[in-house]
Amino acid sequence: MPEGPSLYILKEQAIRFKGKKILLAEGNAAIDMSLPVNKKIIDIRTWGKQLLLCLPELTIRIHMLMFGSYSIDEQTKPAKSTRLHLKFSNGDIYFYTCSVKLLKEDVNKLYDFTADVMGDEWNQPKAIKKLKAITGTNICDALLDQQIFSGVGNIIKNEILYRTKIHPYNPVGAIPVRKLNELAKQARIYSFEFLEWKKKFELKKHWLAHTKKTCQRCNLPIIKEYIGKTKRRTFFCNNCQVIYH
DNA sequence: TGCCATGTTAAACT
DNA sequence: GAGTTTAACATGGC
Repeated sequence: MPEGPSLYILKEQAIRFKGKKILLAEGNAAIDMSLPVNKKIIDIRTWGKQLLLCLPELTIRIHMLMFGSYSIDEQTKPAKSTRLHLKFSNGDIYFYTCSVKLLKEDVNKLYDFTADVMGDEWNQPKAIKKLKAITGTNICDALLDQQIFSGVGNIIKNEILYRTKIHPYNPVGAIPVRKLNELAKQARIYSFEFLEWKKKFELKKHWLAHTKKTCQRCNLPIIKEYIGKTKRRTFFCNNCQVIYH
């Protein structure tokens, strides 16, 4: 469930608990379950792939990692064990196989919200500035850097590189600034498209590079390689995507 | 059926 | 101590 848009959907579904008091907290998460009880959710935010349930002077941070899931208002008790269950007067939310942490620091200090590609405070020039500081980093690693493009995951990485015709082999410094701007712009645009497709359960239908075998543009094969420091699955067209020198 | 993947952290190494 | 590599986590889809 993990890239930014999936968390955006979760936030939309959970927003009904904003302003509500936590009546019960239970589950196998390694946190002090007594701390959130009887506290009110004053805000529900996301920072990239993380959900932030803000209480007064305490934030519950949920990270779905690779296999996390959740449900709201579960009718029948699920077989899987509950990592965290929060009960409110107007319903329940359950989280499974995710990372749960309690943050005591101010989330505005912990997270740079201008890096969240789907956030209201997203600041593209700032992202470009950060890229210019890591010219030697491979672009496919840079896109996955949550401090620069919070919320971008491996699918979005592959799709926006294909869309902007930038070859994943490029180090950041080789790419013209005009193209970096185009890429950063697409990070946000594609994320919101991803969001709409995901809601309609037709996300995969729109993939042009990720898991694909053939390039829609030139009919040549799409290459699959494990690239960069992160060695993540990378799909690209050797013909359409440009290596800059 | 077994492999692999939308991700990150922390331990274990050089 | 730094930087880098590996293991761990754990579910569902193909």
